[in-house]
Amino acid sequence: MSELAVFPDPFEGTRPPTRRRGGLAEEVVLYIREQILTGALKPGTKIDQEALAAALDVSRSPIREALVILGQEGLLEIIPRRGAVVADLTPEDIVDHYELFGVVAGRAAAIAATTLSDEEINQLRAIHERFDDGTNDDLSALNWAFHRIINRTAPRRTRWLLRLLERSVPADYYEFTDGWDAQAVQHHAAILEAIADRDADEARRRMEHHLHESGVAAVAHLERQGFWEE
Amino acid sequence: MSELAVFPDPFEGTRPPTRRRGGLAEEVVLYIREQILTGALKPGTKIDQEALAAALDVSRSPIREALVILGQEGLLEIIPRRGAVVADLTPEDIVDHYELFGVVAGRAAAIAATTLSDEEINQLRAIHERFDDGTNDDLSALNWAFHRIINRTAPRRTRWLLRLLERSVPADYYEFTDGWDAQAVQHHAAILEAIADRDADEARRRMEHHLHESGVAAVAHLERQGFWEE
DNA sequence: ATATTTAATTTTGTATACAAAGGTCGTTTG
DNA sequence: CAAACGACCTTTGTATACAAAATTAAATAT
Repeated sequence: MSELAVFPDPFEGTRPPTRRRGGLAEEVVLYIREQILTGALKPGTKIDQEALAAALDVSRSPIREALVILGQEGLLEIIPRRGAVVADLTPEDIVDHYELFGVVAGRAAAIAATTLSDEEINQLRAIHERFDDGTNDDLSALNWAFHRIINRTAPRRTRWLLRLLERSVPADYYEFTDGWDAQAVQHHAAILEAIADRDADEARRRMEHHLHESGVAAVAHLERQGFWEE
Repeated sequence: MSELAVFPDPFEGTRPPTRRRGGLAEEVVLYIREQILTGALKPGTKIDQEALAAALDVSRSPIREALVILGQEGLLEIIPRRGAVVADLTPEDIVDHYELFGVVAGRAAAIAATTLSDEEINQLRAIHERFDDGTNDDLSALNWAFHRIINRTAPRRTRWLLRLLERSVPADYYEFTDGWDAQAVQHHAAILEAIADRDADEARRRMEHHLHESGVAAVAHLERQGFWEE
């Protein structure tokens, strides 16, 4: 059971998780969620359990568990005794979702401003600089690492809600396209500054602003992709 | 299929919903949630699907769907291939949860301050006055109606999140005991004033404060009930 | 006696089977 | 011809059956 020794990791435990095998239901969730968030499944479409089970070559048991999960996330509307329907997802919904993310992430940022150690703030700065200096790595991973450091000192339930909100929205599909990364760098700089200044209110405001703009960018991206066409 | 005619309703469509029949899974959810929130099921307790199914006289199918839902709510920890365990629920978790509710309800209050019609603000005031004047009705229903008017103008996803946060926390179990209602009246008055003044920021702050205090009250109540005993 | 493997048992995850509610379409009736 | 009724078909919800992983217990070795 020995593992290959590995060199020190510059991310120091703040890397996006490699997905842990759950079960078939989890795979079904990922599949349907992707279908919805890419626009392949349009709002109002009814989900036929049997057909989906046949298509994915599983039984209805994991299908049903997946539908329940997606119903809780608000991506499907579950109507008892008459099935699951893809929920509406208008530009307003997207912006609303990102702004909700904003108020929760803003809370986390406010907490971070008062609780992060100087050491952790330095980590944050280091990641931000790698993000900034153009010459770089996987922007998406660096972005993730930045927010991770801020969010991980938040109390448990806040972290839970952040994870929930993170899942049920387009993210990887639009991030860091069309110069959005340039905007994000500026936002991150402003957030970092407020946290380093220990200014909780300002950190919160700037994080809310960051996520509001993210929402606007996401909508713009989806519109360009023809998400709301025909 | 005729319904009995009924007199005009003073609540004008702002009454707590009478629960609509879903299915067995929903009943199981309600049962387990109550067990957890009343302290009958202690954190760390493993849920035996077969035993629970036998106890409630249903099969494992609705049980499993219920566990998935409660897992999404964060009340259970679902560990793949080894079952569901009652999640920790410390005083910090409760306060955290209420404060999360606060930032979301605060957002709703800020929106309400700019979007409610004068007519709706009058409704709000009317409900508040009935809440205030001691001589009254069902405090819990009036409280619900008050928040309902504020929340219903919020965008769809915000309303979704409010409903989610509302469910997974002790509420009926502690509300309006020990003079909490006196505090709540004052908070409501302050919130109403800010909304009537169209002061979004102040409405938000006061709503956040209201829910923070609610959390503190909930913890105090649970402590008196011996929720964290032995 | 303690630790480690291995066999037995329990428990989860998935598939299938059955019952009942919902939907459809043709027929009937006003 | 439109509305209403009813038989048929489809789809959901629940129960049961089966397979595989995990836990427990037993047995062997150190």
